[in-house]
Amino acid sequence: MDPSAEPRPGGRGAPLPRSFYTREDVVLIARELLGKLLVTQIGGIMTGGLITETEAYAGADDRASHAFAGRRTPRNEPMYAQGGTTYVYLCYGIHHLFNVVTHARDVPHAVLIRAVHPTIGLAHIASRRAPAAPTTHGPGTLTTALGIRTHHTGLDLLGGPIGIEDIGMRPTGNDLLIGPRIGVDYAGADAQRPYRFRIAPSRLPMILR
DNA sequence: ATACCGATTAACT
DNA sequence: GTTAATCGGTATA
Repeated sequence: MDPSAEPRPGGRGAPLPRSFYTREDVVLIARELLGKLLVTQIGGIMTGGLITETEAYAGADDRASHAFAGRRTPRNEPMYAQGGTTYVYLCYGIHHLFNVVTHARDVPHAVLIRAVHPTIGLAHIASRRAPAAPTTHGPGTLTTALGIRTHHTGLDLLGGPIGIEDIGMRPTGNDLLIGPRIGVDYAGADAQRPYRFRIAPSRLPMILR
Protein backbone atom coordinates (compact mmCIF):
# COMPACT_ATOMS: atom_id res chain seq x y z
CA MET A 1 0.00 0.00 0.00
CA ASP A 2 1.22 3.47 -0.87
CA PRO A 3 1.68 5.44 2.36
CA SER A 4 1.21 8.71 0.49
CA ALA A 5 -2.15 7.64 -0.95
CA GLU A 6 -4.13 9.93 1.37
CA PRO A 7 -3.50 13.13 3.31
CA ARG A 8 -2.51 12.32 6.86
CA PRO A 9 -1.56 15.48 8.72
CA GLY A 10 0.60 14.40 11.61
CA GLY A 11 0.18 10.72 10.71
CA ARG A 12 -0.41 8.17 13.46
CA GLY A 13 0.62 8.79 17.04
CA ALA A 14 1.10 7.08 20.38
CA PRO A 15 -2.01 5.73 22.14
CA LEU A 16 -2.88 7.81 25.19
CA PRO A 17 -1.95 5.91 28.35
CA ARG A 18 -4.45 4.97 31.01
CA SER A 19 -3.00 7.70 33.24
CA PHE A 20 -4.25 10.36 30.79
CA TYR A 21 -7.85 9.31 31.39
CA THR A 22 -7.82 8.52 35.10
CA ARG A 23 -6.92 12.03 36.24
CA GLU A 24 -9.43 13.88 38.42
CA ASP A 25 -9.92 17.06 36.37
CA VAL A 26 -12.41 16.26 33.61
CA VAL A 27 -12.41 19.87 32.41
CA LEU A 28 -8.65 19.77 31.91
CA ILE A 29 -8.93 16.45 30.08
CA ALA A 30 -11.62 17.88 27.79
CA ARG A 31 -9.27 20.69 26.83
CA GLU A 32 -6.31 18.36 26.36
CA LEU A 33 -8.29 16.04 24.08
CA LEU A 34 -8.29 18.80 21.46
CA GLY A 35 -5.79 17.97 18.73
CA LYS A 36 -5.65 14.29 19.62
CA LEU A 37 -6.34 11.64 16.95
CA LEU A 38 -9.51 9.59 17.28
CA VAL A 39 -9.09 6.34 15.35
CA THR A 40 -11.61 3.55 14.72
CA GLN A 41 -11.07 0.10 13.27
CA ILE A 42 -14.64 -1.03 12.64
CA GLY A 43 -15.89 -3.57 10.13
CA GLY A 44 -12.38 -3.96 8.81
CA ILE A 45 -12.26 -0.25 7.94
CA MET A 46 -9.89 2.25 9.54
CA THR A 47 -11.04 5.85 9.85
CA GLY A 48 -9.92 8.72 12.03
CA GLY A 49 -9.67 12.43 12.58
CA LEU A 50 -8.35 15.18 14.80
CA ILE A 51 -10.59 16.05 17.71
CA THR A 52 -11.60 19.69 17.26
CA GLU A 53 -14.41 20.15 19.77
CA THR A 54 -15.19 18.67 23.20
CA GLU A 55 -17.38 19.22 26.23
CA ALA A 56 -16.80 18.18 29.85
CA TYR A 57 -19.57 16.57 31.92
CA ALA A 58 -18.64 16.77 35.57
CA GLY A 59 -20.51 13.91 37.19
CA ALA A 60 -22.97 13.96 40.07
CA ASP A 61 -22.67 17.72 40.70
CA ASP A 62 -23.45 18.71 37.11
CA ARG A 63 -27.12 19.11 36.19
CA ALA A 64 -26.26 18.66 32.51
CA SER A 65 -24.78 15.20 33.11
CA HIS A 66 -26.67 11.92 32.72
CA ALA A 67 -25.11 11.05 36.08
CA PHE A 68 -26.42 14.10 37.95
CA ALA A 69 -27.20 13.34 41.59
CA GLY A 70 -25.59 9.95 41.17
CA ARG A 71 -28.14 8.64 38.71
CA ARG A 72 -27.03 5.19 37.63
CA THR A 73 -28.98 3.22 35.03
CA PRO A 74 -28.27 0.55 32.41
CA ARG A 75 -27.68 3.27 29.81
CA ASN A 76 -25.15 5.36 31.74
CA GLU A 77 -23.45 2.49 33.58
CA PRO A 78 -20.27 2.90 31.46
CA MET A 79 -19.86 6.40 32.94
CA TYR A 80 -19.02 4.65 36.23
CA ALA A 81 -16.26 2.55 34.68
CA GLN A 82 -12.61 3.51 34.99
CA GLY A 83 -11.14 6.32 32.89
CA GLY A 84 -10.45 5.31 29.30
CA THR A 85 -13.83 3.64 28.74
CA THR A 86 -16.30 4.63 26.00
CA TYR A 87 -19.83 5.87 26.67
CA VAL A 88 -22.05 5.90 23.58
CA TYR A 89 -25.77 6.60 23.72
CA LEU A 90 -28.63 7.33 21.35
CA CYS A 91 -29.92 10.91 21.34
CA TYR A 92 -33.25 12.02 19.85
CA GLY A 93 -33.73 8.46 18.65
CA ILE A 94 -31.32 9.05 15.77
CA HIS A 95 -27.87 10.20 16.80
CA HIS A 96 -25.13 8.13 18.40
CA LEU A 97 -23.12 10.39 20.73
CA PHE A 98 -19.58 9.38 21.71
CA ASN A 99 -18.02 10.14 25.09
CA VAL A 100 -14.70 9.42 26.77
CA VAL A 101 -15.11 8.36 30.40
CA THR A 102 -12.55 9.83 32.82
CA HIS A 103 -11.45 9.64 36.48
CA ALA A 104 -11.66 6.52 38.65
CA ARG A 105 -14.18 3.71 38.73
CA ASP A 106 -17.51 4.85 40.28
CA VAL A 107 -16.83 8.52 39.46
CA PRO A 108 -19.06 9.29 36.44
CA HIS A 109 -17.02 11.95 34.64
CA ALA A 110 -17.13 12.06 30.83
CA VAL A 111 -16.08 14.15 27.84
CA LEU A 112 -18.39 14.44 24.84
CA ILE A 113 -16.53 14.51 21.53
CA ARG A 114 -18.44 17.06 19.44
CA ALA A 115 -16.40 17.35 16.25
CA VAL A 116 -13.43 15.89 14.39
CA HIS A 117 -11.41 16.89 11.34
CA PRO A 118 -11.14 13.72 9.19
CA THR A 119 -7.59 12.64 8.33
CA ILE A 120 -7.70 8.85 7.94
CA GLY A 121 -9.92 6.83 5.59
CA LEU A 122 -11.47 9.85 3.88
CA ALA A 123 -13.11 7.77 1.14
CA HIS A 124 -14.72 5.50 3.71
CA ILE A 125 -15.94 8.49 5.68
CA ALA A 126 -17.47 9.99 2.56
CA SER A 127 -19.30 6.78 1.72
CA ARG A 128 -20.71 6.37 5.23
CA ARG A 129 -22.07 9.88 5.20
CA ALA A 130 -25.49 10.70 3.74
CA PRO A 131 -24.93 12.22 0.29
CA ALA A 132 -26.29 15.61 1.30
CA ALA A 133 -24.48 15.83 4.65
CA PRO A 134 -21.89 18.59 4.27
CA THR A 135 -19.66 18.08 7.32
CA THR A 136 -18.40 15.82 10.06
CA HIS A 137 -18.99 18.59 12.55
CA GLY A 138 -21.44 17.84 15.29
CA PRO A 139 -21.52 14.96 17.77
CA GLY A 140 -24.03 12.93 15.75
CA THR A 141 -22.36 13.24 12.36
CA LEU A 142 -18.85 12.37 13.53
CA THR A 143 -20.00 9.02 14.91
CA THR A 144 -21.60 8.20 11.56
CA ALA A 145 -18.37 9.18 9.79
CA LEU A 146 -16.24 6.95 12.04
CA GLY A 147 -18.70 4.05 12.27
CA ILE A 148 -19.36 4.42 16.00
CA ARG A 149 -22.70 3.07 17.24
CA THR A 150 -24.39 2.59 20.58
CA HIS A 151 -23.16 -1.00 20.78
CA HIS A 152 -19.64 0.43 21.12
CA THR A 153 -20.51 1.70 24.60
CA GLY A 154 -18.51 0.38 27.55
CA LEU A 155 -15.40 -0.48 25.49
CA ASP A 156 -11.82 0.12 26.58
CA LEU A 157 -10.04 2.82 24.57
CA LEU A 158 -6.78 0.94 25.14
CA GLY A 159 -6.70 -2.09 22.87
CA GLY A 160 -10.21 -1.93 21.40
CA PRO A 161 -11.72 -0.91 18.03
CA ILE A 162 -11.80 2.74 19.13
CA GLY A 163 -8.66 4.51 20.33
CA ILE A 164 -7.18 7.95 20.85
CA GLU A 165 -3.57 8.88 20.04
CA ASP A 166 -1.26 11.77 20.87
CA ILE A 167 0.23 13.25 17.71
CA GLY A 168 1.98 16.09 19.49
CA MET A 169 -0.61 18.76 18.80
CA ARG A 170 -1.42 21.03 21.76
CA PRO A 171 -3.68 23.95 20.86
CA THR A 172 -3.27 26.95 23.17
CA GLY A 173 -3.77 30.71 23.18
CA ASN A 174 -5.63 32.04 20.14
CA ASP A 175 -6.00 28.52 18.71
CA LEU A 176 -8.25 27.55 21.61
CA LEU A 177 -11.85 28.76 22.16
CA ILE A 178 -13.72 28.21 25.45
CA GLY A 179 -17.42 28.72 26.10
CA PRO A 180 -20.65 27.27 27.51
CA ARG A 181 -21.93 23.89 26.40
CA ILE A 182 -24.49 23.41 23.62
CA GLY A 183 -28.01 22.07 24.05
CA VAL A 184 -28.09 21.86 27.84
CA ASP A 185 -30.41 24.76 28.70
CA TYR A 186 -32.34 22.40 30.96
CA ALA A 187 -29.31 22.41 33.30
CA GLY A 188 -30.02 25.91 34.63
CA ALA A 189 -26.93 27.66 35.97
CA ASP A 190 -24.74 24.68 35.13
CA ALA A 191 -25.43 25.35 31.44
CA GLN A 192 -23.24 28.45 31.77
CA ARG A 193 -20.15 26.59 32.95
CA PRO A 194 -17.27 27.16 30.47
CA TYR A 195 -16.91 23.46 29.68
CA ARG A 196 -16.89 23.58 25.86
CA PHE A 197 -13.54 23.59 24.09
CA ARG A 198 -12.73 23.88 20.39
CA ILE A 199 -9.92 24.61 18.05
CA ALA A 200 -10.58 27.98 16.41
CA PRO A 201 -11.82 27.05 12.92
CA SER A 202 -9.84 29.84 11.29
CA ARG A 203 -6.66 28.47 12.87
CA LEU A 204 -7.11 24.85 11.75
CA PRO A 205 -5.35 25.29 8.38
CA MET A 206 -2.29 26.72 10.16
CA ILE A 207 -2.35 24.00 12.80
CA LEU A 208 -2.51 21.20 10.24
CA ARG A 209 0.64 22.16 8.35
C1' DA B 1 -48.42 -0.54 30.50
C1' DT B 2 -48.06 4.12 29.28
C1' DA B 3 -46.29 8.89 28.75
C1' DC B 4 -42.77 12.00 28.13
C1' DC B 5 -38.49 13.71 26.21
C1' DG B 6 -33.67 14.43 24.72
C1' DA B 7 -25.54 16.31 25.42
C1' DT B 8 -29.17 16.73 17.38
C1' DT B 9 -29.55 17.39 12.54
C1' DA B 10 -31.16 18.88 8.12
C1' DA B 11 -34.38 21.22 5.74
C1' DC B 12 -37.13 24.62 5.67
C1' DT B 13 -39.16 30.20 5.68
C1' DG C 1 -35.13 32.50 12.35
C1' DT C 2 -38.41 27.64 12.82
C1' DT C 3 -39.54 22.76 12.96
C1' DA C 4 -40.16 17.67 11.70
C1' DA C 5 -37.89 13.42 12.21
C1' DT C 6 -37.45 9.36 15.40
C1' DC C 7 -37.05 5.84 19.30
C1' DG C 8 -34.62 4.01 23.40
C1' DG C 9 -34.39 5.36 28.18
C1' DT C 10 -36.56 6.69 32.14
C1' DA C 11 -40.13 7.68 35.34
C1' DT C 12 -44.58 6.87 36.83
C1' DA C 13 -48.53 3.79 37.90
